[in-house]
Amino acid sequence: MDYHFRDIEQKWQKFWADNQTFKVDNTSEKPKYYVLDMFPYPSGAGLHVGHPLGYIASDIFARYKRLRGFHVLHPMGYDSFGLPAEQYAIQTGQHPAITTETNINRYREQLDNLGFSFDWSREVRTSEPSYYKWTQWIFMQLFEAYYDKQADRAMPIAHLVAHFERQGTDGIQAVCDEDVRQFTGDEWRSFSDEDRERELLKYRLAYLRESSVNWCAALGTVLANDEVVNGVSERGGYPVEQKKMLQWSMRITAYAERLLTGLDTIDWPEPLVEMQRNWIGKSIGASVRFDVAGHDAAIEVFTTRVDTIYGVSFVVLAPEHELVTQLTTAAQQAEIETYIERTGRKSERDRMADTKTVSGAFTGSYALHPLTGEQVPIWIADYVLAGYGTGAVMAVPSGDQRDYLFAKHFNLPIIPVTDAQVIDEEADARKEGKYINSGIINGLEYKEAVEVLIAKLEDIGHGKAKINYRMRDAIFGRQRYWGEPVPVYFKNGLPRLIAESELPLLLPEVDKYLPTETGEPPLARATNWKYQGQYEYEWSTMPGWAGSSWYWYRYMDAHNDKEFASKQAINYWKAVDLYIGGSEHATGHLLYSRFWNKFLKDMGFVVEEEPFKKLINQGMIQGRSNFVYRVLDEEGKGTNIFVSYGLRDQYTTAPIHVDVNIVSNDVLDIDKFKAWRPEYVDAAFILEDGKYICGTEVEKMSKSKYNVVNPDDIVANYGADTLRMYEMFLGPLEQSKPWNTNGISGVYNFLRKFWKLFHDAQGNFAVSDAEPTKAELKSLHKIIRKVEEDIERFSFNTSVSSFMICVNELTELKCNKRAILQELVIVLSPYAPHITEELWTLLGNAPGTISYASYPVFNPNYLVESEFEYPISFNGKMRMKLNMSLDMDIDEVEKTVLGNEEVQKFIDGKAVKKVIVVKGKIVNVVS
RNA sequence: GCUCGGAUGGUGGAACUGGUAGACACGCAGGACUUAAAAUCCUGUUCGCCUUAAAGCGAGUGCGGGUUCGAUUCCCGCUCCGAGUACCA
Repeated sequence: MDYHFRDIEQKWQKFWADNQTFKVDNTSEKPKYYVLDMFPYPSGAGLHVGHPLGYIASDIFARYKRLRGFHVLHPMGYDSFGLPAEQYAIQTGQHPAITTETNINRYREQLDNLGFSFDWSREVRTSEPSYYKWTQWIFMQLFEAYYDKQADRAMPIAHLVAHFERQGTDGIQAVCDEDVRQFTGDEWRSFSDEDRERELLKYRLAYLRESSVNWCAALGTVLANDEVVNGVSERGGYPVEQKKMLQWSMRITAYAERLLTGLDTIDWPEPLVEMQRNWIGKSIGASVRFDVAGHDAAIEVFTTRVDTIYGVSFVVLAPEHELVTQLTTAAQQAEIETYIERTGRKSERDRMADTKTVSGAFTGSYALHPLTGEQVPIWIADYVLAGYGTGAVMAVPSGDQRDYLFAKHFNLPIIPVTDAQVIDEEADARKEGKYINSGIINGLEYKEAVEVLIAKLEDIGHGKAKINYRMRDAIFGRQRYWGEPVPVYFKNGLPRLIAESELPLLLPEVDKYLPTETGEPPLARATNWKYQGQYEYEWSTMPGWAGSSWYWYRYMDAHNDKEFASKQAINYWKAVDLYIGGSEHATGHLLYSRFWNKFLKDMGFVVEEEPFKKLINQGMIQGRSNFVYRVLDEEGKGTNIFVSYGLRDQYTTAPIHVDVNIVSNDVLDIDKFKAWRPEYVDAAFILEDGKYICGTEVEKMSKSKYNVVNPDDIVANYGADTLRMYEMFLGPLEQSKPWNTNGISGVYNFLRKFWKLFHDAQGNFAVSDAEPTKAELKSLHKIIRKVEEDIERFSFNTSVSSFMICVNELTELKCNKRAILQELVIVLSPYAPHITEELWTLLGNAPGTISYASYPVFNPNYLVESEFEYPISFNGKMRMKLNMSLDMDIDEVEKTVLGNEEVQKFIDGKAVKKVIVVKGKIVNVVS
């Protein structure tokens, strides 16, 4: 019988589903292993061939781990809240839940086609009330918690309340808003309930705050920074403005340090770790206070170079700084106002593009240098950002290039601070040499100087060492419909949690998925949607990252309606051992998930500080577009003639995207092209070598470029096993690469060759029980070891090559021995699960048992060689080979080599200076 | 600009700690089978030179240097491509 992949694959997929082959319990004698994929958003376009890349890799890994005796959790689900379904709902009026359901069913079909070993009994969907009940529950925990700096962990807010009652704010070290009040215990107890609530909100980890947001009036929503491109919305290109809004936020900054240090404990790709580090943006420096001459005001600055403080020749405030109005003198008022007006009008894009032009305005006031008491002018300039540090800097032109340019432009003094500085052309930020012009630190070096200065500044009450983070608190709300409702209602303008027993707070029905006429979010449209019939609920919904920030725990216990997951399940599975997904989630999902995980751990709900022990990024699969070249007439109008790629230079042409599915190895199928669209029915072609060759280009895979390849089509033509192996064969997992179906026949042929090993010329299943030969055992054990090594380092592509080599060797040896083939079937099964299940059963094993078989034990004895064909190189250039026993020691090898006639020919009478022998590797004769 | 990643035949890629560069596969060329085509099988395939052929010679892993008996691999300097980030004091 030939290799009929269609029958085989359907048969086994059904078998696995019917027998729940991959369903696992939350307990086992075996060691556990948790393999997780980043779950998909089920879009209407369905899966293209790039999506399963990571799933195939993780599935191979999961199947391999099972063979190695691990109890493997390998689940899948859907991140099913999201904008596209909502956008579609706005256009069509169809409820997003319906679209989502349809899309999920399609995804499931496509996934099932590929033979993944997911435990589908644990499927989750973030948009299901049974799931988002727990997302809301976690939100409530965050609302009911604050971050205690002394304990360095989150604590129940009740703990804070008890402290306030006892001794007020005295002795409290908590992460909080800037405008918290100081009070005694007596004062606290005298506060009204509402005052207390108002104050507590400033400490809660989930809190409301006036935030500046990207408001897009046309879309009626707030956009994330990455949804704004060049000052307009990514979707639709509508104008976006900055608007102050009361928004739910998450105090992720409380965890900045732990998020940073945790990076050292996890095995993630270095670029990704680096991205998170940059995002957190820790800088160690000092905050310094400059008093203002003639005003009862002080300017707080943050600097990472307190050692250059004697080089300060001016102070710069952000145009938005709160002191600007107060410090502007009458004489400078017009200039300052003009400047503020001008920078305010500048779009985000202009401000970014225009980093070269120096601009600013003098306020007319002077700051007092905290150490020298000298007066330095106070300027405003848009190179100082209101949102970072204190929105004010001490300018040291000799040590900072931006300050340098500013000083040059406005003719301000540039004071060198070390004897090593070279500042004729530009600022010199090196920390070398000894300090000059620097009062108490003259003659000192960097490290010493910083210590002296910090001590002095603290002593005079003008500054202290300080650590600054670039990361901001995360906004946790969208003015959208298709998301988790926030379990909060408002009473006298203050947010209150609903009762835990009232969860889930269901997403209400609305007549339209648009904002109201007054600009309120869609949820404001819901009729009779009030808490206890009288209080308004929160109208924002949670952002896209809410549901994905904890989903790996739900898989552990997906149907629990008492807890988000049972203690027992969490204690068993603990954390994800291997996580595979795209690097585009580096600073979003992966950072928020680590944050929530740390919080859940602080509160005692989970056990691990880091949720994802090892992480692998799969590369993006790009599209590879094909083009035909339409010939243009003299007037530049398109004709119905198309010229082949190689001849297109002889004509004026316009390239047109052509569906890659009617092109094979860049040769156009002309009949299919004519049938593709009515306008091409009568198309004429100018061919080369009797063929129409298409041009190619690597682009994003998208419908509009006709370069989308659907895995279903590949499966129909070659089978899932071929697709799985081909995706791996394409190259290293982490690397981005264009999809090209051209090479797939190589993998397909490999599987057929593999199949043939088990069958005689007539196609009958035929294996022999004869003793395997040395050569056969060598071939087998080479692959046993190779696959082991490759999988452990996620080098799947090299394994596929090695399988091909192995099958080529066994074919050559005409090997059909059970002792060899049965083991080979196990080794190959993670990669090609269907064909191996079939052959496993044909070999007489119980159906379905291969998934839990034991991976063969590698025996190095089969690979031991007695002889080695030494490459003999002369001055580093390989010229010939010489077969020698591996028992020979270095001297013997050297003697044999020099005694060889052919070797002497290459030496050609020259004096041999040296002979280098590396045993079992190489001989190099130096002359 | 800064940070990170990358560059190897016509193509995808291999070479794991410095030791035979181009495994494996695609494509291409030639051949077998066939009335023919497809499919399949076999042979060749880094480039250049030389040769009827066998063989031989030279160059070669983005570019220029260096270390080494020996460098795709290590070091220094550059070029180009991709990703992230955006005046972060």
